[in-house]
Amino acid sequence: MSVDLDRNVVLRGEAELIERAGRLFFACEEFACAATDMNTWALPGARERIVAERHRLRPPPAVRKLYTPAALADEESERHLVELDRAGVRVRICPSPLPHETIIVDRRVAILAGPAEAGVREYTVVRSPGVVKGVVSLFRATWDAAVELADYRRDRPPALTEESRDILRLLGGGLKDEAAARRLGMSLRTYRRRVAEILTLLDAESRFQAGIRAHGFGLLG
Amino acid sequence: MSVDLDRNVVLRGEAELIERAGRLFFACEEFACAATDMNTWALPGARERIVAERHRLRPPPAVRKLYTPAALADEESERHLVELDRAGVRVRICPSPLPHETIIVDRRVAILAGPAEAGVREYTVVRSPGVVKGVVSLFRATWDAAVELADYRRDRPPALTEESRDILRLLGGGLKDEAAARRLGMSLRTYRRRVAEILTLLDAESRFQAGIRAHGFGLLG
DNA sequence: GAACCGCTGGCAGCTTGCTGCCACTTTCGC
DNA sequence: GCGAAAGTGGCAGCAAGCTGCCAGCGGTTC
Repeated sequence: MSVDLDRNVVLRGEAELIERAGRLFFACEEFACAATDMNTWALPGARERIVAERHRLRPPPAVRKLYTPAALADEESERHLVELDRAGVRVRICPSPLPHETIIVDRRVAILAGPAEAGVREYTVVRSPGVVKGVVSLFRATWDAAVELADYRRDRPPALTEESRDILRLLGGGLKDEAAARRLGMSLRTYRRRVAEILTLLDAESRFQAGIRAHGFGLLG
Repeated sequence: MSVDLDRNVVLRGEAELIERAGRLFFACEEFACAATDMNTWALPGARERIVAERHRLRPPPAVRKLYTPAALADEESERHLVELDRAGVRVRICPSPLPHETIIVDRRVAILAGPAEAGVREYTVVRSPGVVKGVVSLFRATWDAAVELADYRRDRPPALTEESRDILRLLGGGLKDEAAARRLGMSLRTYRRRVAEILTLLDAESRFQAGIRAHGFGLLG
């Protein structure tokens, strides 16, 4: 009893978490987390700051992220996931629910988050080696059973907004960007931004390929 | 007997046809023909000359062409057909065989061709009003029962050469033109020519659209 | 209201794609 | 062989598409 217990620290809310445990995120070699979806860090800018900080590390930390399918439920989340993947983060999808967000840093520290209550989550920072080891092995088992993001995404259509599907239809109609943008009441720049984003979601390297995928997924009305 | 018969002239071979009846093709207001496929005018350049001549006429003659599905059996023929269509020629496809090529000029002259014998076809030029009227009404009936080229082509894939299907696969692989051309051992220019030709056959105005169509037709292995 | 953030759209510079033109080679019919 | 025609590839000029950068705008937070 209690040496171990002493080492547990309970933090309330993201702000406190960042303040007291932030350096764990910034400076590490190995980072793993499991969560339902991308809604961690409601705090605006928090995620961006962490990513930016981490980006400076040499060598960059090995990051593994485990999510449930809820993390691909909407276009924005999915795009984010894809960007993570491109940035070298290893992402896997696990069918079972993961309501208790789990973070493991360098296999030495675990942070277990409870579900939000009144908008605030409680984070328990654990350093007790026995507990951490247990969490690590559980994470490992779940990770092993989960499927690579790329594989998971390969045969299911991305969740697209109505606007994105409009754009696909216009592209499918053979409209030039100019005309399509006018039709949608947006600037050429924005239209192309949208198209580029959609291509990313479709994992397409060319518009031709995007056409194939969009048709394959039945995204064209 | 015979006033009518006298008016029939039998010509042997394309060269003679062109020589004796060529002006009919060049200067007319209304031109209709029915044939199996595009292999009329084996004589090199003959077709081109006729088209060029006709193109100069003001107003341009109304041209109707009736073919069997054999006229779309290979890529080259189909492309030719599409070009005709684009040039304003009305093209229809008729499921029944049309072994006796028939040409009607200004509803006044009919030319009936027999099947080739030893490479030479026999052409009977008919001016007899009774016969011509009969031929015209038959043509008319067949025309009415036939289907517009566009409709006919809408739901069937174009006949593509192996090379064209290779190109589609490369496009589908997201390769840039540069890389694809190198892979196929052809110049960038030629590659793009091919791509443009394929887009024409797919009735696509953009590569995106071509991707959709190609996938829809199952042309991608 | 001040600072901040995300979204938008203009601009600029670049890449990619498209096409007419022409010269060269290959092919084919005579 | 010879000549015409088709096919090819280089070039050049243009159209279309892509993207980083930045300024402006409208919300939100403090």
